[in-house]
Amino acid sequence: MENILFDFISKYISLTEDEKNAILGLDLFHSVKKGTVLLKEGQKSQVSYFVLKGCIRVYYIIDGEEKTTAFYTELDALTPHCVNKAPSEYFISCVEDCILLISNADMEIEINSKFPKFEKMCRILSEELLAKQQIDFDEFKTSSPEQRYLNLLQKRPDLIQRVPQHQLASYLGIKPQSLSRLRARILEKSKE
Amino acid sequence: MENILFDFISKYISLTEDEKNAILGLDLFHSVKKGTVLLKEGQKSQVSYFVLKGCIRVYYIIDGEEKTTAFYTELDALTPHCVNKAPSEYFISCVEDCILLISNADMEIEINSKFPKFEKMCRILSEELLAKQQIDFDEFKTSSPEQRYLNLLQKRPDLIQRVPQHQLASYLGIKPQSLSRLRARILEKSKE
DNA sequence: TAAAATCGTTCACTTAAGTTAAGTAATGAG
DNA sequence: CTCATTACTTAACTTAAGTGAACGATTTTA
Repeated sequence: MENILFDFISKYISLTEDEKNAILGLDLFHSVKKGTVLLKEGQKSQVSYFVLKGCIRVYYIIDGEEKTTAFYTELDALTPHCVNKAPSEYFISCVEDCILLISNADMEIEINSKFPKFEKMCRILSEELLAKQQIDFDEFKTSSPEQRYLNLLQKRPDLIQRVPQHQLASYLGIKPQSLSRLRARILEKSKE
Repeated sequence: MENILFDFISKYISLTEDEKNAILGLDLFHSVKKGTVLLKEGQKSQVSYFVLKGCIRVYYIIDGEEKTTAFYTELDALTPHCVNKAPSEYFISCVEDCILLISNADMEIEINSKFPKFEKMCRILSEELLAKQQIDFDEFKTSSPEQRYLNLLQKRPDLIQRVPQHQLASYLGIKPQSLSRLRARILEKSKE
């Protein structure tokens, strides 16, 4: 598991043994059971998550209804609302049994001040994520639910297997019934 | 104009006179006429924009149709696809006469190495933007076109005044005709 | 193991957005 | 200033998503 982390970091900066040990000394690794709620609406979160294995999900409850807005899988990082320290508007829970890195703001400040190159990695990571998310947002805006589904089928085929349909549906911005119908429609088209 | 910039920066880090002069020495300030296309599909962009005055717009052309995905107004920053150096998939143009800061990667590297605190500001800015955009994306996903319009009316009422309807419509993910209808519907409701 | 709850699909019906077309108002170029 | 273009609205029709309900098939849990 440690190697997965260091392989990931090595894409951005190179670490000395000392630096690696400093990270390992932080007690970041956690196993979390499927269904565990990591963050509830109204709670204040000071922690960041990095998925080594498994899948976590972000969702809102609006008018008693779950609205899933994101899935994070292997090597995805999730830092809830760094801006304001306002209470969370959403929930985070585990779709599967997970192995996560969980870090808090204090750890990050400590690491950043000890090893300035982390600051750089964080900036690059943020900028990368920002650009990726920008593209995702643009794709969402410029396509229909059906196109979004086909797009997801291409880009994250694993998600469609590992995540319940009704969560996928709200991730695509539609109701479960509409997803069923839309899939039937696609199947019908492909027969012709 | 310089003061608008330094007031903005001062929210994140404090600058000495030397540092301010280093920035002013970079020749960042540019006046750009309404309608100017700053970036075309297929071009490679190495520059970032920061809006001091005016409004710039990001749009795709898909099947011959403009799809607007973002508007940037006063104090908004736009850094196109820092990740890959692939050619742009979208256009950027000026909705109004603008005063922009335009910086390129070389300038940023130079400034970042001379004054490490810029690295920090960039990280904080990226993280802030990421969180803001996350929230925007979530709101978009979890609401209907009508709710999106009402939401925009609350959050960026100026946009509805300064931007053409058909650009607004595609920003909301719908056709101009649907926006007209939707507005008529809202007006009808408010009469009752 | 049996009962209850949840999940995915299907159906009929409603609502809203897409499409095509037309008309009017505003804008811009010559 | 005029003509041509573009922008916005309205309308009729089509298409697809929302809604409410029903149905097995799972999964949970008591």
